Amino acid sequence: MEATPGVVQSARQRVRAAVSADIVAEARRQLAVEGAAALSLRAVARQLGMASSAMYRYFPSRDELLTALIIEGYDALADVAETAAGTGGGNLKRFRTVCRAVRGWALEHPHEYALLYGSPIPGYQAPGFTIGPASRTTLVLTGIVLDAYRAGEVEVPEGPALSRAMATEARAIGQLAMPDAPLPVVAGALVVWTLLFGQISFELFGRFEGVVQETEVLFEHSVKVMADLVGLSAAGPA
Amino acid sequence: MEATPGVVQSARQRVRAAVSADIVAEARRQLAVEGAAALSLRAVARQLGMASSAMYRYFPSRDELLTALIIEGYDALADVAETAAGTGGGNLKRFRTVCRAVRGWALEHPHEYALLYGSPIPGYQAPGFTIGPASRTTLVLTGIVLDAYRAGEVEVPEGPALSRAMATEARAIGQLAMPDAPLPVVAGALVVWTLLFGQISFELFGRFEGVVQETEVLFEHSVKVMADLVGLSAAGPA
DNA sequence: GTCTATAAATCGATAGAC
DNA sequence: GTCTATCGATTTATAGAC
Repeated sequence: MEATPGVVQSARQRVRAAVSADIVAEARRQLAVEGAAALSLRAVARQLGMASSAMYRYFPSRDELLTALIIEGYDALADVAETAAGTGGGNLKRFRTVCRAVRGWALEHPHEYALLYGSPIPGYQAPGFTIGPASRTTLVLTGIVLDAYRAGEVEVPEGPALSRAMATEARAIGQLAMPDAPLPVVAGALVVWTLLFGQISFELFGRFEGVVQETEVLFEHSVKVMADLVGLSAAGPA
Repeated sequence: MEATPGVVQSARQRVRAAVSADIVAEARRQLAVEGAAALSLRAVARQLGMASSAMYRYFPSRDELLTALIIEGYDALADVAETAAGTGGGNLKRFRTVCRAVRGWALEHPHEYALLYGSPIPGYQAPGFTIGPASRTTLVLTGIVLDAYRAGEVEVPEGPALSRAMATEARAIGQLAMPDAPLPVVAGALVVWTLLFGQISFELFGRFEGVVQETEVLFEHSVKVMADLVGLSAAGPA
């Protein structure tokens, strides 16, 4: 009774994949309205006209659905970042474009951003295989810095000296993300990484309210600081 | 039947204040275990041996309890920061001490930190009077920078030039928090502010997992970068 | 101001018919 | 693989006795 594997069998599988995609899409819609903590399997099922119990054929628990949403979110953000990195211009311009694109995506998808970069959801522990998709966006940024370094466009930043421990840390990370980049550049990239998302999180989570009027102005300034921190500002075409 | 106002009347009020404090304390305990989104009036009442309905005499809704927790959290963090700022040493040392103290408090109270600096709670809007307590910690940091500037210990940072819009922004913020400090110093303080909490949030929310091994090492490095960004590193006693 | 009782919902997850 | 039905639990909030 078993059909030949691969092509023929996949008819049923395609339907299954389609329903599964519908579930994730509806869950994402609800996430955008209600926020991550309020996501419930039943509400998704209700909206889709399914019985709540039918969901469990696709996602064995609410946490698996959350995981799917998280991975989808990471991938969506990474796609945006990669597209932005693919646009023309020098490396400094590409760097800025990616930063702006990441912020833009976050502003358009605040709840999804919060799911990825906000407080952990109580009782939920992201499985290890989310680290891969999560790294993609970061690797876009480090990739640009690495490109610039190899093109001789990076002046090793004049920031604080690296402690021995920090040098060890930077060496390990550099080998993964930025092989053969100088350690101060790697350290700078780490700081830039946290600054970029710190800036976006502050804006999205309302920490600038009553303090900073024009958040975009501050963001643009911060991007300049970021470029400085990795030594990317001085050289190369603007 | 009305007693004289003030002293006598306050006997009943004292009891009320004590119960109210008990409620907040128990809520804070549950917050530390379960997280903010899971906080419920009933659970607090259960643990306190009260009927859930009795809570509404003290807090008209769950949101008011949340507000009380948020203000308490801001105040606790600000107390820690102010104490750290009061310790001896030069301004650079005080700056570093405050940064470490803020991180230390966050690591000890991760859920409270998430309540203050993490994703917004769906359906909850913090009332405007939380901005005051929220500002205290920030003002500790800007106060140190201002002290250092007035003592001639600040070299105006050599970072990127301020755009006209950014200068306007910095001028407005400077008048509130750092009167008579140069605009690049104000801009640097803004970036430092987001970098500090971005760093702490990344650590607490698990974004460094699988990437940075020794988060404290990176934090110490970032603190150096922060001092640089406000021009605080070059002068003054270490 | 505290209690019991209750209303009116929500949820995740499972059992079992079809 | 979808359904009905259900278990067992949760929640916010209110009504009304004392």
